Amino acid sequence: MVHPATTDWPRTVPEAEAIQRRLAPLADLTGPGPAPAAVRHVAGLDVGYPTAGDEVTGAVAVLDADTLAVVDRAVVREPARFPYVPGLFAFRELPPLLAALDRLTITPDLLVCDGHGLAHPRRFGLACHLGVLTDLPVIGVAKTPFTGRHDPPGPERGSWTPIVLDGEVVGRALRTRYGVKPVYVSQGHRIGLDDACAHVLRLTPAYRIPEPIRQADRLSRGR
DNA sequence: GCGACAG
DNA sequence: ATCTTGTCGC
Repeated sequence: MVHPATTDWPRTVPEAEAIQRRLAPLADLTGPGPAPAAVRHVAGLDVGYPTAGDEVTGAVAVLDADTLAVVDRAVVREPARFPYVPGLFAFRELPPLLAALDRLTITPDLLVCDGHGLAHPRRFGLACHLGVLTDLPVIGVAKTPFTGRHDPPGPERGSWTPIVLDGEVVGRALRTRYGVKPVYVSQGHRIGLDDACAHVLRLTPAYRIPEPIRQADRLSRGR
């Protein structure tokens, strides 16, 4: 079943960009964000690309915020509904992700998705779009920079530098492990940058990538 | 015009 | 994203 929010999906670049410009003002980029103690379940979201044909696999893993144990999961594989166009990422990955979210037993208190949020040419990346459609707190965590400029952060875990776009801070390059390439964090919806980074660090005890996203990535590959 | 471009 | 072996380093 197709998610209600994606029944009227754009088919062209101009249509998709218009939707981003229209929805961008609806993203809450400051929070206050959920109180740390109120976050019991954190969901990681990722999309995989199975095999031949233009298919996408949306995966969501829900983790206990304290133990980081997986307590719920959902995977949806379906035909892609939009081509890959940098900047219009959400129109390709949102449909399978929303479908997977619908199949969850638990409603997460916080979403962490693979991709940028505010750090986007029109300041409305996947994390923002996901937040506006679900009205859940969302943090965007990308593995490579996309737009804006930044200096490399210090080598220590927890050190960071701002990502600046047109004179505005739109995210941070955040070191999650000593000496390892940083991840790129930006606001999605209903949370500020400070809180977003604090959550990301707390959710990344062992590897470079936050545990919720790692688990979702595994799921999207059928593991 | 040419290159770069989240996953 | 995905196609893919070994190899350097802690």
